[in-house]
Amino acid sequence: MRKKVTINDIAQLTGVSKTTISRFLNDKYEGMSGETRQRIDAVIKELNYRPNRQARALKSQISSMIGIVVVDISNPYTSRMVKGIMDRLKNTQYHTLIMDSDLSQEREQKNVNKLLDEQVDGIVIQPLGKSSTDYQALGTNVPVVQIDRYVEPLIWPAVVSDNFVQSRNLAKLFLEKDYQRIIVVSPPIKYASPRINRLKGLLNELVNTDIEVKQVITTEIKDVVARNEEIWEQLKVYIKGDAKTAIYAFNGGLLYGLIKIFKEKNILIPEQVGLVGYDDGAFADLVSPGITSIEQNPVEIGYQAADKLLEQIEGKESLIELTCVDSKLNIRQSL
Amino acid sequence: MRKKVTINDIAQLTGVSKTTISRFLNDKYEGMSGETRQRIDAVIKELNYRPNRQARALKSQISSMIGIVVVDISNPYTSRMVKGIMDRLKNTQYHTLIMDSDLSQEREQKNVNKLLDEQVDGIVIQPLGKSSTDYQALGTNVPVVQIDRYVEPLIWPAVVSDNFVQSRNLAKLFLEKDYQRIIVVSPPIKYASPRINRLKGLLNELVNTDIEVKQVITTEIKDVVARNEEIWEQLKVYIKGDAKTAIYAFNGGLLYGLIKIFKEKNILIPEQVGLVGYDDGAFADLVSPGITSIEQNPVEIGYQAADKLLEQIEGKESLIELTCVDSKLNIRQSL
DNA sequence: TTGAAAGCGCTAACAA
DNA sequence: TTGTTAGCGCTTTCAA
Repeated sequence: MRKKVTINDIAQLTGVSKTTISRFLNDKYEGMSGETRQRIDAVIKELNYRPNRQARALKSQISSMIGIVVVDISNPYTSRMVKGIMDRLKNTQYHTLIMDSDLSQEREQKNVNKLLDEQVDGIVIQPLGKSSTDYQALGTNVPVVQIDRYVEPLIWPAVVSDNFVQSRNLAKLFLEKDYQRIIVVSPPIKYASPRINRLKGLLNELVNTDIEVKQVITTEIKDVVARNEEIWEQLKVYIKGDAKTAIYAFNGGLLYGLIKIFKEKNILIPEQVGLVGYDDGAFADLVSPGITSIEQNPVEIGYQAADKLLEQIEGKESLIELTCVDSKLNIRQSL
Repeated sequence: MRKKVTINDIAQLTGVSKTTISRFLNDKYEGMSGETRQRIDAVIKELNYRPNRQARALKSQISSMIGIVVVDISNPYTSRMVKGIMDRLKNTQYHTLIMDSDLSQEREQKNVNKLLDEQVDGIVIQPLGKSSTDYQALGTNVPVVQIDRYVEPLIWPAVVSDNFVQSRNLAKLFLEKDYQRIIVVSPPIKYASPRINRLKGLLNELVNTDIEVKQVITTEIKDVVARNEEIWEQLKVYIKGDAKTAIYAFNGGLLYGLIKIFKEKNILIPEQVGLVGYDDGAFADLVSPGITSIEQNPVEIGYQAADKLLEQIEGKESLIELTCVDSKLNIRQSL
């Protein structure tokens, strides 16, 4: 591991001061002789010199790093949001420092602090907390954008899916098809804004009807396809044919888990039970019958979040608002 | 955005020198009076001081950052490898700077250079290149581990799936079931080590038989489910019933794309054609019939890569070798 | 057209 | 038990 070339080496070899080299590096050519410029250029290429970003960052107070805090990077929905962010950042000076909270609020706190320690220029976060007051460290010290989830009171912009609207659309379908009982299958709803809004959208449409809405609450799932047993135990009491029933899975892992369960138990969809849900993996049309599902647009969420963050970093006034990105309701044969 | 607290502020307020503060920060308490220690502790907590990592890194020449370069972060297989790495790193001092090459070798080069500019302490790379000579910048300047793919000559350790072995197992299945023609569906094989080894494993077993092996080469796919048209055009000539034929998809996106095609075209599996492949999403048993598939263990690849990288960083002698992580052949009903 | 010098926030050798 | 000082690699003000 040979010694790293520094700005001093270049200065010495070219016979100019490091100030001049620095100017060169920062494209400040006004009043620099063409000859000097060429000589510097030659030596830099010769030695394959690349400026040390840490030193630059320390002095300039610009790290060129953006922190991303996600709940679980192995979730395909999440990794596509991240892709969107990175895609938008690829032609800027910014890199992404990605932290995975692995569904733990404690880790999330640590992650936020670590990012601040690294002097990131901005943070994109998919928050696990219950309230924005849980994020004292963030405060208004650094530009922040929330994705997928948001915490209130809303002190940073948020880019999320149109959960309320699509859930209402789904409710209309339930009505059309004369379902009498809807079973929502979801991890704990209380503190996760998308789930809250999905439930609200559903209930908003079904209030004043005699459709029964039940909840089956699972643990937070980490698997791409949720494990069976836990869910089935709670669910089976509702699959009895006494009322026309549809299951509504609040995320892809659960939806796929349910498909698997029903396949194993030989329960026919939609004859014995209807099945719909969020389709994080875009696989809902591979099975037979195709599953009516809501497909979000995580890449677009990433795009918009990155744009908003860059605006903030560049000091533009940007509104602290909730931006909803359209999802798509794919009607198939499972209702 | 109030001014950041620095080590100097803490020194002033406690009335000791910043050396002492530095010692405190680095847990060097030998010969520090309990009183001083407590006072420092109090002031740090009071001001909520957190050391600037950039400054620390600059001085200590340890960035505590590990770079990860992946081909496409939105691929579920990839994001699970990343998860494995992060999981292993979570109780260390290291953070992950993740770069997405988006299937472009040009971007990959830039990514590597950017990581070096950031003075990362090590790099995990899923290489896109054709040869390790394509990575001059890396050389032996920094600890490197390859994942999923590897480039030769092997100058850095690599952790990959047991592609050859599982492909051979699949070939044995083809033999057992008397298939006469195998169609490999894959993006370009020539420079991607996993694909090369899968093909080799297959051919190794089928040599000296009269089984015909054909290739349908697609463009590199970026979608979780590959698009239909392109593949079908090439494929349809082989689905004619003149020879018992099986399709072997070399990655999950293609496998899912094929399932979709056959569903749309009403082609029966396994009656009209057999279908097997790599299952990056773990969805192959959701469809009917269940698809015989190879499921890799990307998280484990991540674990082992992280371990090997940490070893190198800590200066332990580690062998430059190829490590194969077991995948699982799930035999279902599609052959 | 170029350079000297100070300093970003921290660490560590050496001194006291 | 603690402090002085130099310096990591760069940027930038001010001067020449």
